[in-house]
Amino acid sequence: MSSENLETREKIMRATWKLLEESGGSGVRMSDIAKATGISRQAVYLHFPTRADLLTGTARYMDEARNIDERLAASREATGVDRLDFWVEAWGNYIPEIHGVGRALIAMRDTDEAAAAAWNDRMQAVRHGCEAAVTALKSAGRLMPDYSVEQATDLLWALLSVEMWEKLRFECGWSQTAYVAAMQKLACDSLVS
Amino acid sequence: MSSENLETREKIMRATWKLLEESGGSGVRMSDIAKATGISRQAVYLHFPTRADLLTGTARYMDEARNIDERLAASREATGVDRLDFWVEAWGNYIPEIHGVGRALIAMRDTDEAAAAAWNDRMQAVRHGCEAAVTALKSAGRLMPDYSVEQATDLLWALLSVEMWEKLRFECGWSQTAYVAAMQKLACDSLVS
DNA sequence: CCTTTGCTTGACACTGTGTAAAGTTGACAT
DNA sequence: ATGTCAACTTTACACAGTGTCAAGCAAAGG
Repeated sequence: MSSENLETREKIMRATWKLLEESGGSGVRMSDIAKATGISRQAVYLHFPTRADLLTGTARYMDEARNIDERLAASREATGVDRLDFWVEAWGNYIPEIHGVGRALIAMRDTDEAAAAAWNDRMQAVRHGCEAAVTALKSAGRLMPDYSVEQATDLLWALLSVEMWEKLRFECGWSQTAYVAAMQKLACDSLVS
Repeated sequence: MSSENLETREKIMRATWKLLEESGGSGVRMSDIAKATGISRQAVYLHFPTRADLLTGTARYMDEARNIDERLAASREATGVDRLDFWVEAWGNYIPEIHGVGRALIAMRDTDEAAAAAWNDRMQAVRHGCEAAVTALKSAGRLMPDYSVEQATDLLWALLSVEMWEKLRFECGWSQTAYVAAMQKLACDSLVS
């Protein structure tokens, strides 16, 4: 089996990913991860000094594995309103995949400085995507005149947050398709003139 | 001093409120609350068996102290688009006051069933406010035709969530005034036809 | 054969919540 | 005066989860 050849570090991140995905991001302890990896709890600490390190490492690993850059390429080629639409769709459909790790990092934010920094860093990247879409809108002269690029970016970024996705998907019971469609419409109605 | 006469239970809730407000809702331990109240940690447990009990008790206490019903009266009297505007303003300006306790409850949700239930219950009340505003919109024939009352309610409720407020106020650095104005516009642009 | 690397085992410190039990203090009743 | 009750204090401990430490083991490679 090819998984036999994987380095332990990678096995740990895979196990973390899987467990967080299954659990929705909560209730996963270091010992659970160790057990799922098939090694001792201490061996996990040998590779990742802290829980925050493991989570951020896993998040990075997921980005590589999922080839996030490639998937966002489509949105970068479009212009104007199309670009906004593509961006909302691309990011919106990426959220479910990172949700487990995201939730775990969000939960740690309150108590762990490193976790907060790691999550903020990743969200900053999302913000750049939002900004690019808003700028494209502005260039096309279609940005709602009441907003500056910055304000519109803030708003779009907040609308596309993981927390908002969680609310609509789980608390309101929306399907992923409905979520994406609603966000596209919402972004359009509120940001495009 | 009148505060001398306050029952201990009430003193505890006041202290909790104050500490959570100062801290933004995180890092407040039972022992901190006890110290701030001027009693032993165990005495706190004599009045509130668990942390979740204390937080929900405090939330209830705040609602009474702040006379929430009265403040929402204005929005209930209005109709159509006005009602939506009033509602967004009334709730939006209430968020900062409950934010500390809200944050603490949100943080406990992952691990504590009781905390989750308490917070969900309160948010259900907010949802009803949203639903009433949307229904008023519908009655006036101004509800965006693409949405059912339920969908529009979900959307408005998510837009007005504490998490969204936190993002815009703290992570984006918006003022409270800017937040309320933006939410009014956003609700209007996206829900009113 | 000996060393290094990666892992195991087991013990322990620390934080915060919650429990348990015995002791103190003041008010009020008889 | 004495007794009793309620509210609170003090001290101690159980428990979960993270993170640390040290000793040992096993296999690969010089």
